Amino acid sequence: MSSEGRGLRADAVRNRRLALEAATALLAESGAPLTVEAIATRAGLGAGTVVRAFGGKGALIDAAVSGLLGPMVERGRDLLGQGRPLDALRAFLAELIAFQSAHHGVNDHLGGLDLPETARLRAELEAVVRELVVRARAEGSIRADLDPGLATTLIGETAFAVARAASPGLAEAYLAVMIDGLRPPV
Amino acid sequence: MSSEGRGLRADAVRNRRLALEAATALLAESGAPLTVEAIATRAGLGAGTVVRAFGGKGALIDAAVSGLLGPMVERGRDLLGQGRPLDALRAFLAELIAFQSAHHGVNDHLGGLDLPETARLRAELEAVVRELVVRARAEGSIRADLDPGLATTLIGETAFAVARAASPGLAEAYLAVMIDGLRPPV
Amino acid sequence: MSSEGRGLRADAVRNRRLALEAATALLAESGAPLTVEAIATRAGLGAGTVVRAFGGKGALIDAAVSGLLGPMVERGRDLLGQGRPLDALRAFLAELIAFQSAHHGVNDHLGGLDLPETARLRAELEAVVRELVVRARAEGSIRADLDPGLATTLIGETAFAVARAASPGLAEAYLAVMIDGLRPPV
Amino acid sequence: MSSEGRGLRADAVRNRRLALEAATALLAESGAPLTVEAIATRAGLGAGTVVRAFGGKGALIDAAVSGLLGPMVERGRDLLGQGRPLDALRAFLAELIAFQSAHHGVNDHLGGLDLPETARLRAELEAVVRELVVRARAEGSIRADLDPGLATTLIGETAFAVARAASPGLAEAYLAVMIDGLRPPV
DNA sequence: AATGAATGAGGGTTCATTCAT
DNA sequence: GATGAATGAACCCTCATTCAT
Repeated sequence: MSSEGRGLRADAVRNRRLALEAATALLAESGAPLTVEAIATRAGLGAGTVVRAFGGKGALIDAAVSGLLGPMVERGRDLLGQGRPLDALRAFLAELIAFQSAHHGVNDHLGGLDLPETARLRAELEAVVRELVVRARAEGSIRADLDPGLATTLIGETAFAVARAASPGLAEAYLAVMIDGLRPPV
Repeated sequence: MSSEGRGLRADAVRNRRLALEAATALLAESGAPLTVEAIATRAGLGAGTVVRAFGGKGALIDAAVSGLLGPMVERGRDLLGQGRPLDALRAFLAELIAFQSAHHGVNDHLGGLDLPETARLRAELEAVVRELVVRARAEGSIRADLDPGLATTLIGETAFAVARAASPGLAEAYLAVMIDGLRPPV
Repeated sequence: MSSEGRGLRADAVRNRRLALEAATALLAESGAPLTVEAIATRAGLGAGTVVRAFGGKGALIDAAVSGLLGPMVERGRDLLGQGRPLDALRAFLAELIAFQSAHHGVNDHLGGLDLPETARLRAELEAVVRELVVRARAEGSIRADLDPGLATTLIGETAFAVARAASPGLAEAYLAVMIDGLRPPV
Repeated sequence: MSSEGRGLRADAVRNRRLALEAATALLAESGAPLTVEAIATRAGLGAGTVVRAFGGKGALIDAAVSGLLGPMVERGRDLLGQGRPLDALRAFLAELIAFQSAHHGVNDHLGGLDLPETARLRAELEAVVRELVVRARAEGSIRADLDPGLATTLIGETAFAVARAASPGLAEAYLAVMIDGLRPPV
């Protein structure tokens, strides 16, 4: 990957990065405006620049959120082949929550925006989780009375909620409870 | 001539109710506009009437969301004294999720709004959950290695996420996994 | 016709009219800006008002230009059945030029605008001219070596150009030359 | 170090030419953007270069349009001394329309631009037409009841309209009708 | 008191011009 | 000197609020 900015001038690449960082930072702040002007100001750029650099506000936000989700998809793919499925799932969720918590709390103002790349990565993330769930279930480490699709949705929704909350110790508590609850009853 | 709230003219009361119902209905529709005009149209009122009835859009939305949370607080208070704490917690979460799912999917467009009453009720809801958690833990039906505050936050964040998702069967899966995960390991 | 404004409040009707008049006036001034703000200022209204009243700048301009063309179409329809075709054509062109000259010089800035009603009326105007041309030709008062379609286009393009120029005496000169030139050579 | 216009470096001359050709080409396309960037892209130059080469977009467009009118003025001057005035006028109009039609349909987006050189050449073109009209009238080949100034304006406005329309056969129809109409009535 | 049209600040976007590379 | 990215003013439009009807 990392093909972005190919052929662009050095300053254009730098400003793309600045705009992305500014957008990512504002995404993390729950009450922040998330307007083009706010992003531009924080990036130290003009308003027109951030629009031109991405072709529109939507594309910029899409890139910012995708930049947060992308590495997680890759990490999930790696974990698919390592260790026992439930352990891999736990490790994956731990990393996902840690990473998301550290980088953003998902700003509220992204209603009505079209984020195709983000949607795609979310779907891929879900696919990874689903695969881990299916394998763990086949192995007998997840209760059989739980539909894999439901379990996937459950994990997806709750993990993101925990990540958004970004409360100290919450991730560990979540993992302990959730992983334990997924196991077959004794 | 009369004090506010009470003593309102009959039509004023009716308009407040119509506006609230319209706002609540729009809150449930994820892609809906949630503008004052949209609320007024659905309520069969004029835009000015809706604003005047509550003093601003923020207050109206606050009232609408509060109207959804309020009964839950009361129900939680009732459950505090009934049955074993973990059973009460499970029942409470089941009702909370069912109620929230049925009434709204939380419209996306409420970023940047100031919702004091909603915040207060959320705090009260959390207090109820905390009390249930503390009692269940004292009784030994929740694992002792879990900080009650963390458990409360965990439940609050995940339960709301599950309610928002409003996926069929998800609530049951959530309750099965979460309640089981909360229990002390065998 | 004249159904516009049905059900609107009196002030809304008045402001629609003010906005239309302002837009029409600016259309007449060749160097004028023709921005929404300019129209609003001339109308003594707010910028948002003129947009809301018509649903967009394009619709406003469309309405303004259509308001100038509409009566001409009606007048042309009336003339279709009166007198000899070439006389009717001359009278029609005279009125069309006089009316257009008096009301506007067609502002330059309407490139890139979508004006469906204007396009429709232009087509109707052309149809009227074509019918007059066909009848006059059948009667032998227009030279037979002239394709009716070409003659229609010729009249349409030149008449509008003459109207735009709005030069004193130009219309009379145009009519004298054009009508005479259309006659069969002796 | 050298006087402007002359003595430009070879590449500067080349870039002026490229920019002019690109602007001329875009002028011909009715729906084209006619932005500095569009011109630069078509010319294979940078946006800054085309601006610098002419000192501004207005000057560039002025030069492009002037480049189309200039040869016509020269051609008109040549025709002034050749043949009978009305024949020369007819030939001149035919060439003018053919040339303008071939080279541009006059892009819509040139509203609000200041084009002094274009205005000067238009005035010169008009002077040529006026001279032809005056001579033809003196000779008796144009009806005496037509004011020469009016006839000039009439010809100028209508000929440009016909050129803009660029419809097949329209020029011939125009010339047949207009020249015939200009002749004294029998 | 309800109405709904007017307001005007603020949003995203475009584009002629400037300027660092 | 050419480049093309940055700039920022100006554009059209939305919408919470106000106010004449």
